[in-house]
Amino acid sequence: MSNKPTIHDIAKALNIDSSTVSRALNNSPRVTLKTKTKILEKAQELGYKRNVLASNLRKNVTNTLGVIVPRISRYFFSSAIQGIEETAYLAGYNVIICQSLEQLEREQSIVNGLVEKRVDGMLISISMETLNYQHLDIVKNNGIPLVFFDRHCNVEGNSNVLIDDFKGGFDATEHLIFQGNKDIVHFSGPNELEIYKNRLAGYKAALKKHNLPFKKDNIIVTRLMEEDGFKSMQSILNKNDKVDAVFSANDMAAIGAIKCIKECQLKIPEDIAIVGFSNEPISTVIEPALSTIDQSGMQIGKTAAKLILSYIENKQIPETGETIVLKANLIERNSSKRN
Amino acid sequence: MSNKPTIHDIAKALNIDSSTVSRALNNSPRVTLKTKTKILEKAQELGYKRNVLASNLRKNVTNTLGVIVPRISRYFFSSAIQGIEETAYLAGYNVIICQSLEQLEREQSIVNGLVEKRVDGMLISISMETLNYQHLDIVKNNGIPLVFFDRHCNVEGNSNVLIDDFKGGFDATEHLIFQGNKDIVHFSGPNELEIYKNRLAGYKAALKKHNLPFKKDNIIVTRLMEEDGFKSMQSILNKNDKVDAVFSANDMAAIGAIKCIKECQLKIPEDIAIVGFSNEPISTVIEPALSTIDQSGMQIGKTAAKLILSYIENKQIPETGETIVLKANLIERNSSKRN
DNA sequence: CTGTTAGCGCGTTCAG
DNA sequence: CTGAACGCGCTAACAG
Repeated sequence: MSNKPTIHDIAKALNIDSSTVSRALNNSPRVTLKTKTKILEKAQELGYKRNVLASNLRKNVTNTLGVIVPRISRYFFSSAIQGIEETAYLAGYNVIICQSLEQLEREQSIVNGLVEKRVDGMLISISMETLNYQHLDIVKNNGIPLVFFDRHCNVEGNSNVLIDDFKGGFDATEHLIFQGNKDIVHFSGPNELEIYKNRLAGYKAALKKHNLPFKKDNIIVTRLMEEDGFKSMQSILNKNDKVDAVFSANDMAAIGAIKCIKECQLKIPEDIAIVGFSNEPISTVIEPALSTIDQSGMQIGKTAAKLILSYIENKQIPETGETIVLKANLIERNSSKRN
Repeated sequence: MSNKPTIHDIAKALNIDSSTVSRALNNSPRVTLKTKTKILEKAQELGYKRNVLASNLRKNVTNTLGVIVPRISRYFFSSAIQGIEETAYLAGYNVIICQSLEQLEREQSIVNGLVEKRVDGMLISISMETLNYQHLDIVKNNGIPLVFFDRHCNVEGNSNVLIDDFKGGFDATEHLIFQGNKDIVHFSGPNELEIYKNRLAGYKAALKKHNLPFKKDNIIVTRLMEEDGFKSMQSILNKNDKVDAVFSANDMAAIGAIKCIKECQLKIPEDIAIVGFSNEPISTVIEPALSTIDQSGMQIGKTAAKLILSYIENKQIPETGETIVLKANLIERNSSKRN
């Protein structure tokens, strides 16, 4: 069983040429139904398996999508990957998953590897360390379509699938304001990432709209870790500076903040109100008083996959790039008004 | 830029043979350092990228691992995938992720696809519908090493990486008994899956050890969905039949149960004690009073990947198969004794 | 140390 | 409708 049969074996067994076999196997209309069935039977009999490697080499395709995310196990990304995989599967594509672990160097080597593997398309959510996009030039230079998702790229000529971060930040902040909060701290993320810039901008805009002062000290930059949220919340509570509420732009910091609050035996939202960007299992399990800005990873994944598949099918990437913005919805976990 | 340069192009430009170029590019010791650097420079200049497809076809390898899980976004699996990816990356392997969505039919077609893609090894966590393993024969018949992880296979000759479910079930139940609970309900999972059988067996053994009666009605089979846990808990609370505690063999049902309890304004563990199999972000965020049997997906993933890589390197799969059992640890979230 | 030759297995000409 | 021949790009074997 170790010597795998090839189209030549089945051709020889039938006294025909391998090219006919090839045609039959590809269901070409230029082969008699009779010989076609004969060939298929023989193939079955010999346990023939098409060598996709050879086929791909010849056709110069791989039916494979490369996906790069910072970290697979973060729920947002795993659900995005789920969406990508499901969409890709339906189109007959496989998905190679790689994680940058937020490291630029690793991201670079992964990109090179995927280009070498000749993936048909690439989906990327860049690392926190990624400040420019030079290492991605190689992708386009090799004619491989590229779509950024979630952590997007504001350089002209690229395609993005993202959620409306500005509106999300705005809605979150306004929600807190409507609840009667005035002094609202914002847990931000790395400034280099567009998404955090935009959420911050939304926060500012909401304050402005409601004539609340913007205090620079109310912005706390986190590195997307639980402990950041925990420590930040700790120092807020220690100061007791009349902070009413927190809007966290990332779920990890929000979780840390909740934990800190619980450890202090405080109750949410009676003592402090929080709104955080988050995703399902976290937001469903997390202290229900936390309202969340839900960013559906599944939907982003599916949309991004569809986009890149369309580029692949059409064999062309739009020069200008295109950006698809999905809506993030505020999910109010506890409607009891405060104050 | 669309016509990609090959080793022949760079050979021609340098008036040498392509095989020398190939050797240089593979850093063979049988090429002068001088010509080697000359070649590398030229390669850089032309923007040469090795065609891995061709290379793989020739070498008959893909440096790719196929991974099949029921659902990527479930935290246990995404963390297992993370472990697999990290280990694979270090060894120079890529990982193709596929999800069965708990459907046997889909699992079958995925398996065939991965065999056709000539993955070098395959890791699988079977679907709930998978009652026998015939569709996996093709994997071995094609000489592809196969490792089951988490949802394992008790058929002789296969390799498994799993956690000690019996001990986990035993520990969870005993923990509840030590807390003073006598009437303990068990949320089980599909009986077809070995892991749930074993957890159930552990539950029974703990009862027996402590001379508590086993009541058949205390076993509730769930389908790994939140709503199962929710509804089951609901009926338990309605009956008010003096149930003291719940041991959930799956995290989804545990989450559902917690939600139900919260909705009823009950407090954990004052009103009811729960121990559930679970994983990190869920267990850290979930009501902290829930003790959990922690099954490290990362560790299972890493172990499984190492195992299959060793099979690939050694080019042989042990006839008898081997099973690696990892420990699941009870994490006590709240040590306040009840009763 | 380098060149020559011969495929890996398949798909696509171009004849007939 | 089918056969013959070639090539995708690379590597392995054998010469020299």
